[in-house]
Amino acid sequence: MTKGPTPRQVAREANIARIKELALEQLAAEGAAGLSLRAIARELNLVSSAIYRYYPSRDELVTDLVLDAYDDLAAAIEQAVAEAPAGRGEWLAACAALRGWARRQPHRYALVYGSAIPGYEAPQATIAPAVRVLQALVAPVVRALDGRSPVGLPEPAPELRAQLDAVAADLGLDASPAVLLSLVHAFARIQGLVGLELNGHFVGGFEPADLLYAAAAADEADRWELV
Amino acid sequence: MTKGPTPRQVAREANIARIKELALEQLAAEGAAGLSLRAIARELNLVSSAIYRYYPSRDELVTDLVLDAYDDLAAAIEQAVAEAPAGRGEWLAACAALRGWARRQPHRYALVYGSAIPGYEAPQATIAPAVRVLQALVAPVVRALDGRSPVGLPEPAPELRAQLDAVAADLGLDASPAVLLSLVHAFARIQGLVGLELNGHFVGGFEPADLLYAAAAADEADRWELV
DNA sequence: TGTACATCAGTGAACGCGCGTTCACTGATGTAC
DNA sequence: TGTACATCAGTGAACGCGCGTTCACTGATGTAC
Repeated sequence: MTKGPTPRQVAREANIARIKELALEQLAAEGAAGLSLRAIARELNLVSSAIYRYYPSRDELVTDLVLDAYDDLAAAIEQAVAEAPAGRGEWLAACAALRGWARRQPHRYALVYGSAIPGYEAPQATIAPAVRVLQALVAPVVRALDGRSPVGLPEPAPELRAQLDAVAADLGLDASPAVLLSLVHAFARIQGLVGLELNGHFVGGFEPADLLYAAAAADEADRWELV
Repeated sequence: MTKGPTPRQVAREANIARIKELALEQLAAEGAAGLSLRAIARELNLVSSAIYRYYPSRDELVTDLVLDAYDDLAAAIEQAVAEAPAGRGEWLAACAALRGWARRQPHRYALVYGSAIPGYEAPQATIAPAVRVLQALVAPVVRALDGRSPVGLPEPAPELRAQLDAVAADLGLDASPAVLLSLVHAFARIQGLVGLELNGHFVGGFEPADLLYAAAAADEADRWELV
């Protein structure tokens, strides 16, 4: 006779899910600094202190949201890659998935890649999921290159090479320093474009920024000679 | 007999300067969302309502800070460019100046390039100084290329070209679409790197990020064939 | 299967704190005749 | 130069609102014998 979860456990998990949902709504409306446990309790028809049965503090809730955001973004990229034609197609799909996710959920994107939340320090536990995003984006390229290093990529200076080697080992990436450097630079460009777009720095110039973004992704792909 | 400013005017301007100074301290300590007029009044030994003699609302103060930040950053870049050897040297100096300024004043950087402040909408007046930053960074490259378009830069698709032409006209930049596209992409990469660095995404990987950043700036310079 | 006990969700009051903004006012500084 | 009036910095009280967190408690749910 298998013992399923008790009704209490079921209710508890449903409540946690509902709390996160409401927290995300607040995030969208007020930003991370305006996320309020009391407001969540109010919308749940709970007395404010009841929230503490679920989260011991505001920061714990934020951490949960951060973890979810990374996971969700990584999953979105991974799925897009899985559905795309190998090589160049995967890379372009990964880039598009990242921007798409960010545009659909700008508040969640800001939560993880935007400016630090005053008074909140991200715990160690957020590192692994953050890495997963990077890996999801970069995996198709590493796979397509398969150890090759395209000519034309700048060779990193020795000290930088040391950092790159350490990072490659850390991420378990099989990529030459020159390739890894280009991957990090590509990641930065993508993050930069998305950040500028979401924060309105392209208003009146590149609106929509679809083509600008696609051109950047294609440019990187060209430099890796992806086909 | 020239009429100087009255003592009252002098005091007023000193007070405004002091208010901004305290506001910047708060920005650094609490973030943009935590910027409080009452706290500023407290530190000025003023009653809270007295601040309203200087700023009609919190948002006006934020706008002033935003304008100052853009101006200050642009000035820092312009000065670095002025002191550097023409061509490649100017570009590298401009990049270094931007990162240096951002690292010295991360809160001010976040104020203008970071995630939007909940409830605050930047007025039109912030556009011009924002453009000045972009121009300061990009001017050396445009000057050095002097109308040439390096081979190897990807040619933008027609629809993107239309956007680029409009932006070039807007900024008064004499640059081919391919060059302008590369400039915008370079700007995005730089913003991305600085953003990732300031928000701790390089912790444990690229610390310090000096070499990573310098390599990115040099890579862009190479693509423009700057010497 | 029934009962005694432990667990735990939710209550309601309270602590101590913060904020932006308005308003009628006092008293010093500046200006026009 | 002296006086009358206007300007404006700063006061102090108030409005109406928000927040995170603690604490002793009730009462329902779950568990072990």
